[in-house]
Amino acid sequence: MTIYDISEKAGVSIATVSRVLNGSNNVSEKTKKKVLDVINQYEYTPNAFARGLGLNTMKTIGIMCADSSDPYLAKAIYYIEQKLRANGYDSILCCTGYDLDTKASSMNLLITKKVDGIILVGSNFIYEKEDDNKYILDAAGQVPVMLLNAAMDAPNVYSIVSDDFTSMYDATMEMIRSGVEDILYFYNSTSYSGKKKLAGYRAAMEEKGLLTNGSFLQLYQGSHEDIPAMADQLLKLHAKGITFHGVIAADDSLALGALKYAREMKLRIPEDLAIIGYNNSMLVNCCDPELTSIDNKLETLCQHLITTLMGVLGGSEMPKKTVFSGELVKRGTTK
Amino acid sequence: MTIYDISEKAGVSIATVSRVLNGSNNVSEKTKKKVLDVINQYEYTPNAFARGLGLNTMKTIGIMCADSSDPYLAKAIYYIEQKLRANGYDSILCCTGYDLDTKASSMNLLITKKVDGIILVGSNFIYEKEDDNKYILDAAGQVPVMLLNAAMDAPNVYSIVSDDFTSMYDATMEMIRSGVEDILYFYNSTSYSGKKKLAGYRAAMEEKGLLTNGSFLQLYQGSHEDIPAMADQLLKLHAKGITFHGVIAADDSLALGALKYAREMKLRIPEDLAIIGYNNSMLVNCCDPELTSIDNKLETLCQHLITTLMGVLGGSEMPKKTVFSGELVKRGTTK
DNA sequence: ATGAAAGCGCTAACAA
DNA sequence: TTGTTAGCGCTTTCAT
Repeated sequence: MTIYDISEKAGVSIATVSRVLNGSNNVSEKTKKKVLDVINQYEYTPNAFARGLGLNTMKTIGIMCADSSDPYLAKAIYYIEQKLRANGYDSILCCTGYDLDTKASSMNLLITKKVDGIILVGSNFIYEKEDDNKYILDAAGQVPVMLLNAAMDAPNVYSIVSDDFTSMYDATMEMIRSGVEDILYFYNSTSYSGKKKLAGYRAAMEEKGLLTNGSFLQLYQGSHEDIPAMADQLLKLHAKGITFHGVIAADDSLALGALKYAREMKLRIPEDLAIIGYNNSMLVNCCDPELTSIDNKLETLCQHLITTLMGVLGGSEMPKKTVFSGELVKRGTTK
Repeated sequence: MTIYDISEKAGVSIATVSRVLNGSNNVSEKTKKKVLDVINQYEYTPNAFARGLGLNTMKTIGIMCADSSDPYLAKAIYYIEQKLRANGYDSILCCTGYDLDTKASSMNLLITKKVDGIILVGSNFIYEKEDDNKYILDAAGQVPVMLLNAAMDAPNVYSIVSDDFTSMYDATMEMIRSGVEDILYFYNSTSYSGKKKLAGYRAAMEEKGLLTNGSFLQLYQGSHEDIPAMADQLLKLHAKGITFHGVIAADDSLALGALKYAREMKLRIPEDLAIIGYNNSMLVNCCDPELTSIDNKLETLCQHLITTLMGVLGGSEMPKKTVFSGELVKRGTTK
């Protein structure tokens, strides 16, 4: 069923059918009704390719994320996808993994598919070396690129970030204030936001003159699902004679690792070990006691991202970078 | 940059360029190289719409899932998306929510976008009333529809399921054998697979003559993230004087709810309360003790789903329904 | 208010 | 091996 068939059955030209389809008001009510009737009768829907060919847009946004099974990223995708749909856009999802080459080729693929914009979910898309970010610049040459939880200053690139530095700084300060001074920083990523978080911790510790021991920075490099491995890493640290009474984790799952460590060491929480996580994800009340965690307002970030993207696509001038503040949600793992 | 530009610059016809693009072997090495050089020089990529218009396919599969932030579904999407890409297909993701109307309209949207196939992730897409499943039949009239963890006997619909009945039956039997007879069944879904699980529990309990008390079936209807609410429900049950020493949960998060209940009641696990979850998700080692859970082999299911889909798209005859067995993974919450 | 016709960029059947 | 050409289904000027 094509526009020709409809035009024939309705006794009008294809142009008129097209006008009806696109809500032009230069059609008399009478013919409009006539055409609409035929369209409904035959359940005709226009061919998206043909339309795309002419308009060169398919109202589709490409979403890239390294690993959609990461609960935090999954949640972000969920919000983004919903809000896009509410704005009449579809989304093509690409789970790229953490490899640069794969990311770049996924990006090309999306461009090839003629997406109207690209959203990079998570800070791992921004690299240290400027050269490694070229793939983003290339893409931005074609369509707007939105960064969630990452920032990059380049034309046609828009960044929506949570103020990780301040969140982490405040959380660290709070823990110090509660009387804990030997605080371990447990992290798993050196991405854009990873660095901000770390810097927040450092700044607070330094300010209080507590940043003495290098092994207080613990980088975990295993799977984000492998809680036992995280606990193991802390157990080994303890075995080496390093003691700490607080853990600030860059991610809730790492905090759960710390919690597991505490249980295996028979430590009381929060008296012997205070723990703060990050993301305020569903994991926070999977455990006992429930996890104190930093809420970085994911839904707000996503909402703003989509609003900005819609603005850009609509031709409006939009802010290149937007920063939201996080919030420490206190639960049982801190005093 | 179009195929015409390239043909001109390379001094050949557009047909030749097209042949090079599509890897036809009816092109001499010499001209092939000539064309390829120009293509690379100008970084030309073909217009997907135009190609789609002619071929009427975009090598894209629609994925529908109710809620991509559900860890289990997120994981499934992750596997599916990866395996599709490995087969040269892209995916359009639709998070539909649990409402029938939304599901139906998402379905139409995907059809409109000319996807080559549709994958329904999760059993909540199949309804009790036959009429409510009409939207699936309609879609199957256009493209193959794949069901993950659900089954439906209809032309062009293919089902890949885990044998939930047997898994649940075996798990229940195992718990009974371990000496627990008052086993609560804690569930949150009456979907296709939800019913199978329940039936498995029932069959085992009935066989052992233990199915006496109706309130042993507890349906939880809140958010899958709200562990405290799940615990609450069990606490209320206890307050009503209903006692149980085992919980079999239809989902790992429900099992965590039971675990929380046990902690609040100061019950020893597994001595006072044995717990079995379902899905063997990352949640199983978020808690203490770690959760015994049923592994339903999600990756295998997804792999098989894609293999089947590729077969169907390739024109091969494929099995309409495939059943895999689950496996009970014993951890600390059972004897 | 309506229609005729020229693209949009590509594939594939047909000719040479 | 290569080129010519007719679609694919729609949007959008430009006439009328």
